[in-house]
Order: sequence, then structure tokens, then C-alpha cells
Amino acid sequence: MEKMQAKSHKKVEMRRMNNEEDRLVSFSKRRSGIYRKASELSTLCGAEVGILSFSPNGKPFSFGHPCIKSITNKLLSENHTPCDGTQNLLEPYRRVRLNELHQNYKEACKQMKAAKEQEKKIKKKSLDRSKGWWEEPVIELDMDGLKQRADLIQKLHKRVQLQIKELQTMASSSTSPSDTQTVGHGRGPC
Amino acid sequence: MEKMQAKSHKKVEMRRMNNEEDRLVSFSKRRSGIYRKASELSTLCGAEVGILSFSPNGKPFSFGHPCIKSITNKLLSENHTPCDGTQNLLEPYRRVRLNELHQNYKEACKQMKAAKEQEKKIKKKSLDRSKGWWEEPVIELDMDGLKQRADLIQKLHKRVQLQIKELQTMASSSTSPSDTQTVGHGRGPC
DNA sequence: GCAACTATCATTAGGCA
DNA sequence: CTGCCTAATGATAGTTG
Repeated sequence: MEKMQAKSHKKVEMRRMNNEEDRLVSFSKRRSGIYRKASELSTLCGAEVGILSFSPNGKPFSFGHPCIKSITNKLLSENHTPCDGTQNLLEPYRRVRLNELHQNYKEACKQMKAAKEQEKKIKKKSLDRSKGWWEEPVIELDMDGLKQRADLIQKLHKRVQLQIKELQTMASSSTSPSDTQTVGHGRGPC
Repeated sequence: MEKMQAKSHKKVEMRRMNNEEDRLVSFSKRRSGIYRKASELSTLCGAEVGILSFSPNGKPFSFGHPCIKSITNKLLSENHTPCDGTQNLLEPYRRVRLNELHQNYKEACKQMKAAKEQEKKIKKKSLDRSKGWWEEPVIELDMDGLKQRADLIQKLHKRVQLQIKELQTMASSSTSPSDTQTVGHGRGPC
């Protein structure tokens, strides 16, 4: 069929697209673009980048270079001494304290990761590998595997949750009562 | 001063830049670009995006739209019913199980957030506000405040950690022994 | 849904402040 | 580290398989 002179695109307004499908398509394309950018940033500059996003439909995606896990770990453990000749940001003393505080986060993250791995594995079975190394859709669960796992963890979870609630209470009473604001663009209620 | 005919840029090779300063400059510029892209993605498509990155020097930056916190929360709670007419990905039954599992993660995250908030507040005091609403450097801690907080949390942490370790052990024994691999680009050892 | 295409728009390297 | 500048590269809307 003869190729029509592609009308190419107009300047796009920066506001929520009206058409649902357009939003999804644009999301896919632009997400790819951002992943490429992030990858380049990492390669060119030696930085580490992690991205977590939700599609308009609420479908979650994640990206990491070298991998999401190392990003989250690095955020808190900081056990290595990278190219920090110039930065004296976290002194050893503070770091020790921070590390201890952050253990909680790391450990809990492992649980999440494990769950996500399972989802990923299942999803990946029916996934085209050549799509791109950087994309890891995290959806759709294996019913049986997850149920077993959830039952198991659920029991433990209840115990842990009690402990954590205690921790929450004491911690919040030692600081300002309303210390949970974040910056962000603040489009909606946080 | 007369403007020199800007030599403009050559095609850039996709490999780690040799010059350290170039890397830092490029990191800043490209990071800004990625943030803009993420913001656009969010605005145009109604998606939620969170980005965590480390500069070549290890300096951490985060970005979130509408805010980082809502992203991490949304990842796990999923209490709302968005535009999911087409997706039947997580059925109610599975979601309940998942929610319980994810409570752990959320609670632990709160601790982290609280700590990060504190860092941020302190840092923000001496920070140029006009730089941009989307950037939140998370560095440099308040010695006294953090110490107090850390001492408190440390005690509780130890108790919780024990519980979590149990949870870890039981969980991993119920799945494959080596279930902690992640995808990512895998540049270095994960 | 993604892949290819291409005319247009958008980002950015490099230089300087 | 960021902003401004310009020319050059890069991303992508709109369309077709």
C-alpha cells in the first residue's frame, strides 16, 4: 500500500490527554524513552538510577540500572567507598547509626522483592525476551504459589506488624506529630 | 563580548565519560531532562512516577510525581479503584493477600521516610527554593536530632529485626533457595 | 498491544557566566 | 552546580503493517 505522507506531529499541549487509548500509547512510548535516558545517564555518567512508575491503568513498572535492588540497597547501606574524594557527607559515626536504622527497610524490602520476583518469573515465561532488557513488568501472580507463600508470610506478618506498630508509636511521639510531608509536585492529596 | 560561534555538540559515544567533571555536569543536565520527561509523562498520561538516582559521587536524588511517598504507598496498598475497566490483573482475592504481605514494606518505609524528611528539612534551610519543585536532595543529617531518634529506634529495631529474620528464613525455605536475582541491565555484580 | 517510518518538535553538548 | 546560548542530535506523534 502506498505510504501516505505522515502528517507528523503537532506541538503537544502539556495537559492530561482526553483519549484513554492515547494516554496508554503515549505512556508506553514515553516510558521507553525515559528508560533509555536513564540507561544513558547511568552509562555515560556512572550513576545509578531506579524508576518506578504506574500506567494510567495502575499497572506497575520498574526500571533499574544496574538493577532496582542494588539501588534500594545502596540508598541505605552505603557500605562501599566510591569516588568520594570530595564528599564528606556522611561521616562514619552517622553512617553507623543510619545503617542500623535502615536495616528495617532493607529487610522488609526483601520480602517485597521476593514477591515481585515470583510475579516476574511467571510473567516472563510468556514474555518476549527481545523486548528490552530494561523493562520488568510486575504484574499477574501465580495463584497457587502466591497463596502458599501468602499464607505463610501472613502468619509471620501479624507478629511483625504488632512490633512495627509499637515502633511507629514510639518513634512518632519522639518527633513532631506531623512529620510525614513530602515535596513532590503535589498534584493531588499526598 | 562578542558571541563565539558555539561549536555545538558532536554525537556522543555511549560509554562512560573519561573526565570526572564532564560526568558530573552531564549528570546534572540529563537528570533534569529525565525529571522533566517524568513530569510530562505524569501530566500527559496521568501516570505516577518515582525516580531515585545517585550521582557519580554517590549523592542521592529523588523525584516523585505527585510525590515519592504516594508512589511507594501506591505500589503496595492499591486501595482505590482507578480507571481499571480493562485490566483484571489483580483480583480482589489476590489483592487482599498481597495487601497483607505489603503492610510490612509500608510500615518499614515510614521509618525511612521519617528519617529522610528530617534530612530534607535541614538541608532545605540552606537551599535555594527557586531551583525547582521536583528536586529533593536527601543529604546531610542533623546530628542531635538524628542521634536521639536513632537511639530510640535502634532498640525497637533489634526486636523487629529478629522477627523479620525469622520471616526471611521461613519464606525463603518455602520457595526456591536462590530467589533474589533481579533483572536490570546488570552492569556489575548485583 | 508493538515495530517501522518520517516530518516535526525537543533535548542537549559544548562554551561561557 | 545551574542557567543561558546555538547548532546538532535525539525523541516522538501520527500513521501503517
